[in-house]
Amino acid sequence: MKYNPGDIEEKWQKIWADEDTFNTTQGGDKPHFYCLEMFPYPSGKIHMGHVRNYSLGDVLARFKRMEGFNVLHPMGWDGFGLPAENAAIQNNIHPAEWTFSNIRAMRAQLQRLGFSYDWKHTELATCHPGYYKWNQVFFLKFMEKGLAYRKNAAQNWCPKCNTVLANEQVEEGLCWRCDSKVEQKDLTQWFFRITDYADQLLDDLDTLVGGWPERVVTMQRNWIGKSVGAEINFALAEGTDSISVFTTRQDTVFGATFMSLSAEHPLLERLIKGKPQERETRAFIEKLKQEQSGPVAYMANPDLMEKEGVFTGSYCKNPFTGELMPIWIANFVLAGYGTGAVMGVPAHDQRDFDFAKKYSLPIRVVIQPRKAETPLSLANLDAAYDGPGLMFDSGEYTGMDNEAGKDAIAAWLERNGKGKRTVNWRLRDWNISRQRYWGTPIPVIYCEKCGVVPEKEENLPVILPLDLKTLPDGRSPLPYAEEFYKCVCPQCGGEGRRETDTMDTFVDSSWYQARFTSSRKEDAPLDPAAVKNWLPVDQYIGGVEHAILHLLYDRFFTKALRDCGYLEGQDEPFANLLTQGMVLMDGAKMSKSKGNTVDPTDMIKKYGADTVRLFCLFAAPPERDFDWTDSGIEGSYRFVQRVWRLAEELTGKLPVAGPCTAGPDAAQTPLARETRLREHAAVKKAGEDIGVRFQFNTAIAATMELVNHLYLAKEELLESASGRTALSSAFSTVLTMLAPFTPHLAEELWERFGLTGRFGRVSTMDWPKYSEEALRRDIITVVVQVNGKLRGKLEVPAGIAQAEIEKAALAEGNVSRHLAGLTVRKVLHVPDKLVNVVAS
RNA sequence: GCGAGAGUGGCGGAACUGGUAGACGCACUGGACUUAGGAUCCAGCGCCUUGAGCGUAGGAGUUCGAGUCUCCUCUCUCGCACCA
Repeated sequence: MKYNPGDIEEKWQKIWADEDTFNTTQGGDKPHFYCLEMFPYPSGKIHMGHVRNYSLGDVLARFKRMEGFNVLHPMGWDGFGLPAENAAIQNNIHPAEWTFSNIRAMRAQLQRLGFSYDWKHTELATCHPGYYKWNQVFFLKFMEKGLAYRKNAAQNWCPKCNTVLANEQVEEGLCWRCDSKVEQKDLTQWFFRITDYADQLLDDLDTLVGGWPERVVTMQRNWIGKSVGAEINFALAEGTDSISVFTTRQDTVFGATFMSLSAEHPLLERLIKGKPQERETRAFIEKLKQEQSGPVAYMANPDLMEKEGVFTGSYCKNPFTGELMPIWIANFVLAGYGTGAVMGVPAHDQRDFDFAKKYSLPIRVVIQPRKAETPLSLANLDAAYDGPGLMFDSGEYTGMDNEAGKDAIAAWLERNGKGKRTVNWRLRDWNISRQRYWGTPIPVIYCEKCGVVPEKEENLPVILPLDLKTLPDGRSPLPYAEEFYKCVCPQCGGEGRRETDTMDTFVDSSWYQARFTSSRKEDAPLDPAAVKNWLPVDQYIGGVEHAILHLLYDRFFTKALRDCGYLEGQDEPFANLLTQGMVLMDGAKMSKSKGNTVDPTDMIKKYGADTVRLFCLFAAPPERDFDWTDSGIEGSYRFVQRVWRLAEELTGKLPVAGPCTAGPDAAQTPLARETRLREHAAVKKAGEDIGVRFQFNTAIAATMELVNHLYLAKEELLESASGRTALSSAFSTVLTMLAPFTPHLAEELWERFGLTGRFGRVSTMDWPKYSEEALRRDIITVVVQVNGKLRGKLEVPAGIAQAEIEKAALAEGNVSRHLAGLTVRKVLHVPDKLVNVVAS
């Protein structure tokens, strides 16, 4: 019978659904395992990246199930987001309709791939009120705890998407979605106080080392950006105000010879007013503001960017030396980091050095490297020295180690009220307001009398009305929909206006993994028992593009929800993270714009889901990029058909035997023994490759090797009873080993060989157990080296004594030839593996 | 610039604690079967000057023995990027 993947696959997909094969039961004695892949945005069609991602997860979920775990393997939809609105505008269709029809299409595609999700109990869509209601509940809780607050600030604004973007959503000055140039706009927005958790988010990264890829941990660490230093106040020469700077090098303060400010420093106006150079200064400020709001500021290479500045005409005082320092405005000072002011220490900071050289500002060496042959001085300083050393020319601190000096200076600052020790973070609070329609309404009401009032919890969810039409330019219809915004103030009962901004979609995806443990719960967002059973996620799998955004937000949410009483005992959402590589074609990432895409649906039609899954897993290890090739998938298809053919040839000729059941038997033919050995070796290798090393490609290779052996040996094996038993056992083993990868093929052949009646579905079989005894060989090949180079091989009984094998090794023809004229100095012996004759 | 990762046949990739480099697959070559073969099966397949030869980006080192460990250099990919 011809292999017809379409029929077989749909048959088994129906059986699995009818029999609830992959439904998860809460509790029970089995150990729990939560296997999660990043849920998709319902764009309408799955792509190869999805297929790869979900195939990886499915293999693990199926394997863990076979290993005896109670596995939670959920699937859902990241339903809110901009593309739905854009599609709505383009196709004159409501975002909800677009989204839900996409979900239907994609669900069918995922089901057609045979992924073992517990659809019935887990499937959710974040755009459903049953889900986003809890976003709103959490928001209120965060407000209550001071974790959600409103502030007016200059925000990243995408003119095309008509919305504010979080810092994380601005890439090189461009909108991460549409590549428009991002502008700055003053707006009042809602923020989550993620900075409250900066310390925990940083410290807990240590607990993820090992479970997470190092580079993701590093990226998060850099993003959080902790700097330990001091704040120093420099009093203005005129008046009573002072300029506060943040520095990590307070030990160099004696070398601070000028002050540099960003163009947006609040004191600027006072410093420049009435000075002779006021006009030029203002012109420079304007120019800087222009540049820094555009993409140029982000795209320029800092090393090539010319340092520029102007003198304000004002001075401040160095609190240590008492000297007057000119106050400059400089283009390299960032308004958003630290205090927006930097003390200029040209001798020990390269930027300050460049700046001082250009504008002839004084340079003073205040740190001497310990090992310098000639001390640093103006004469020999051609670049800033930013290394460690001894303090120099620094009053009472001269001669002190600079690290100790940091402490001493900070102490002095604190004693004299001129500053303090402080920690500065790169991480900033998370702006979650979006001026968009297709998102979770923010449950807040503005009342003329009472101000900002949270919606009452019993009034949740604030439903996003589905009868509105998106405006053609992308603006949200909510601010124009009276039936939405007009409401009663929950506090005074007077007229109120509902917040018309919606939440960033990253809020939705920041806790979905927790909701998956009790997707159907209606009276609470989470079920404490389920949380305890399943969380944290044992294995999370997805693309590295979420290394910062989603993973950081989710980690924050986990900690915040823990502190709000929803996630007791949970500090981190994902114990282990696997970041899969991209799917490439001709060396470039598959993308519609490049036109180098392969549609999974076409491939499934042509080869079947099993082959598509197999190829995605076989072509490269999970973490690496993999190049799609037509000949590559042909190869996987050949293998699948080869297994099918092998089955055809064996049908009716074998006794029914489960995996690894052919016992050790004195009557076994040598080939039957060899077959058994290979069977057990393959089980061992594949089990370790899948469960321990996540090297699915080599697990498949091991299975192929076993199939190749059976193919080659089948005729001879069929001739004896022991051969038939060995063959039957090994073939059952092949099917169980294939079950995680090509589950439909495995089920079908399992059934055809009458194994279902005896053992149940192969999907619910135990992973075969190999025995050490079966792996033992009587005759071993031992490698003989002369001075570390391979010169011969010996077939010897296992466990042979050293003296004996040495004798045999030295006698071996090629070995003795290589030893001619040499004296044997030493013979090294690695039992049952190799002999190395050291001679000279 | 800083950080992380990676360099192995014509290609994708194996080699797990230092112990037979190139598993498995693709491509290619030869053969078998065949009316036919883009099917299938069998065999071959790192390189060359065929040797007591060379070979894991290059160079040094440690070791009886190095793709694997150490140091240096080069190249590529990704991330951050004037962070004070």
